[in-house]
Amino acid sequence: MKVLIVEDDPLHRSYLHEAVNAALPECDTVIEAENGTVGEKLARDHKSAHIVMDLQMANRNGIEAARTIWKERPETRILFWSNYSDEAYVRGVSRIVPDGAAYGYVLKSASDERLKLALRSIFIESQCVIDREVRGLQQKSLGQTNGFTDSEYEILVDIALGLTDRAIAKRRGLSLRSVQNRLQQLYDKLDVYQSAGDDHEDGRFNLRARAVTVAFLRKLLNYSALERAEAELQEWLEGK
Amino acid sequence: MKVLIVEDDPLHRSYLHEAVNAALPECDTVIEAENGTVGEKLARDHKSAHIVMDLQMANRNGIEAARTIWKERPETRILFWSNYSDEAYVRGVSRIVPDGAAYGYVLKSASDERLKLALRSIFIESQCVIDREVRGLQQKSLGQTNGFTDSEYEILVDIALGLTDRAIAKRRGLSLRSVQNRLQQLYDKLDVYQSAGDDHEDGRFNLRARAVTVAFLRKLLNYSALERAEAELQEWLEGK
DNA sequence: CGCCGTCTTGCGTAAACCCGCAGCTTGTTG
DNA sequence: CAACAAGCTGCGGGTTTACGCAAGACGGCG
Repeated sequence: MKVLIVEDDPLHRSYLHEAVNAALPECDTVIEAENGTVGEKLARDHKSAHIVMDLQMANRNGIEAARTIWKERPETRILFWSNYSDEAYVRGVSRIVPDGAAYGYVLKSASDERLKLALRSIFIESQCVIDREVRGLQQKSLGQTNGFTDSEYEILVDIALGLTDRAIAKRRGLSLRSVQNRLQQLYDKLDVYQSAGDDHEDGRFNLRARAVTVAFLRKLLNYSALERAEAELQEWLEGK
Repeated sequence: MKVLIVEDDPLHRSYLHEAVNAALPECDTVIEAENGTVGEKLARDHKSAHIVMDLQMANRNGIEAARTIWKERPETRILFWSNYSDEAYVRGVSRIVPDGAAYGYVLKSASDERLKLALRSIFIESQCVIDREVRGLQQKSLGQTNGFTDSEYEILVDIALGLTDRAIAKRRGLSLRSVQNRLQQLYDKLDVYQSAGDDHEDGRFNLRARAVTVAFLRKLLNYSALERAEAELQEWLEGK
């Protein structure tokens, strides 16, 4: 059995290496990659079926890498090992998991035990293991309770990118008014009005910009999500 | 000699601990804190004069912590050890350094040697040591060449927070028009027009929102900067 | 001192944004 | 099938943005 580790921090990488050795005696080879690009390449070359992947990496982040890896070989098992449980990451990951694939999401703050257990569960037992903290977000974000629907999230990303209403309408195939409806809905859920109107006529917020900031502060968005969205946008702009 | 380490990742913390031991034989005690709040407390209790500090920490980030520490004891020597060289961080740090204080900024990706050298230079020789990569940003951001002036940066933060033009005017003591002037200036420097007008009538950007995103993608802004700015804003809102 | 560049401010306008109102299309449920 | 909730759309209008134009204000500098 072979395991591929994709992680850009050398300290964490060697820690993972040790953890894999300890948790998986049946593993005879461990390969390491220090960023997403190298990770993809090694995964391809070695036909890796077992991968531990960091999410936030400078060169090419874990979500991107995982997507292409899964595209080529959907039965690959991937354990995401991340510092953060931002909703943006969770959403990003669950968006790309192939049907029925075994994967995991464990926080770096988890104990040794948790990590080792997760390694065995995913790689040996083909089970999905998702940290409690992450799980909470996932339910909220996918179930509709209190969380955001896909269309709301979509529009959030669009205004975050700085598109005009009209541009969004064109991109998503909607009328201007529908876009604005969704915006209102978004503003509502993000509680942008709250502090806006409270001290009467004076210090009002620009709803559109405020919504983006609030989303950021709530970790609904983060740098990597923006980066991905921007790339998609550019792609769309190419295709007229 | 005593050294205080403030760093939330246990792996990095123990790595630092070792590095300090190796580089500073004259150091007899090493104290550790796992977040900014604890760091401030320990610094106060131990009257620490030598601190190694991570920037990005969950509870209270390094810039906040350093600010209060320096406020109480400006001659404290602090080495910032960070994963990132975002302009937002660099700007944040150089904004709070007391006059003539010895401090350093070293990236986590630097070699063992670099780190140890920096430790000695700052703690023993009272010199400032700033990594090459970081230095570049610093010059750009403080010198005016190509970079952003303080007033531009200020307004960038204000729109990022989601304030209206009017609110900004009030906050900064300017007229509406002046605020808008600065905005134009900002849009200009951020190159927001570029992709905006290229295929003219079709896919235009919302300049205000776009500017914020571009700033984010260029690391002019980041989460921690936003967080700080938001706190300041709330404070200002209190004081009417 | 007069000239010039930078910064500020007011006026005015076209465009974009926010949103209430109301008519339509769907899918769901009793 | 009627009833109802949910989403899309057009219309209309009040507010905010973006920005050209032009008139001061302030600070060097020859």
